[in-house]
Amino acid sequence: MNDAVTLHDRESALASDTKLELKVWLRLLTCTTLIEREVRQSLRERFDTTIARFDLLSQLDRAPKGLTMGELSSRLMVTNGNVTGLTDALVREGLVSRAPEPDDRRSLRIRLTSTGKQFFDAMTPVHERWIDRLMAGLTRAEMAHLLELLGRLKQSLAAAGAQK
Amino acid sequence: MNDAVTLHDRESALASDTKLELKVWLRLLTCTTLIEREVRQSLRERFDTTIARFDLLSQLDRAPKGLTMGELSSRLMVTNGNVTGLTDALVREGLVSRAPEPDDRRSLRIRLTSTGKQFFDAMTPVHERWIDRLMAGLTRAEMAHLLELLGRLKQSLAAAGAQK
DNA sequence: CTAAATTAGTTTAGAACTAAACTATCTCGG
DNA sequence: CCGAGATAGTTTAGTTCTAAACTAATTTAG
Repeated sequence: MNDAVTLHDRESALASDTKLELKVWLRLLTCTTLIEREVRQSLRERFDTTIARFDLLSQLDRAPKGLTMGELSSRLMVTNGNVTGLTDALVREGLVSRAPEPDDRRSLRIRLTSTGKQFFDAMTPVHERWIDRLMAGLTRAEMAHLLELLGRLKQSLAAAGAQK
Repeated sequence: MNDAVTLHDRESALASDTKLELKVWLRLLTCTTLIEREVRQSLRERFDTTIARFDLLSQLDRAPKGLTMGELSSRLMVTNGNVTGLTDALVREGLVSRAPEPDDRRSLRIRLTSTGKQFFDAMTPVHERWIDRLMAGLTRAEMAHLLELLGRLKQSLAAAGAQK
């Protein structure tokens, strides 16, 4: 038993002369997928919730005054329609409230309920430990460097996206 | 016009004392989401197809002898059921073929059809240029370093996932 | 040789997400 | 003040994806 595990992912069978750009993209996607897979499974098993719901709660937790649907949508980087659905579910579950904005009747202000806050506070430290464990193989210096290079990539993506 | 664009994403309003691990994860996710958004839109506009279909074709393109459903599933890092649905669609579109495996009657071998190969060959160079453009803000050295650090992260993720 | 366990793939129900069309409200130029 | 356009959010139709239950074929242990 304990065979050498042959890992298969998007990089498998990649031609050795593949462009650096494409290799970076595929590896980035692999890392994201692996982390999401772990976090999804853990959130489901231990808190019976999903990444999307957790992320939405986490944005609200950082915004004491709440956020509008549009602010949520841009921070979560998903469409308005998606936020509508997620919010519907969280309101049903009693974790967030959706109140009309007095100044602008088109707007809605979403806030954590106290139940929602409690639930999120219970998840946060556990979630943090999962992430720590996943990255335990990197030194602080490597993480800092990775963060910086991802920052450069993010800048590049913003620039490429912006110029048309 | 041309206001300073205030970028909003998952990192917005993050407490400054947030753990390095979490920052890395959120930034990684932001970068992946931004790239996927661009590629999704481009694939739809110019080739009327999706990332999932493109990725499946791309795995087949690297496997001259075709792949079984299970091999596709592990390389794409998605569930078997997902591959069943994607393959159904691509077979319908005439881009791939699904033939029974003589040696093992449980298995199916999926291959690019010549139409599929042609279609993929038409997309590849264009797709590559999109990725190049998105990463144009990084030097070769930065990309190489990023690739290496992502490799370290991938190792860490595999290690954390393996020791259950 | 055969029953049990494993493996390959499909099906089902449902969450997450998009794009586009839509409603309602607000803003602004004339 | 009013109509055109912009903005906030919802709805709809459809794709992607998961998890779990399922079918069928293969392997393995006794």
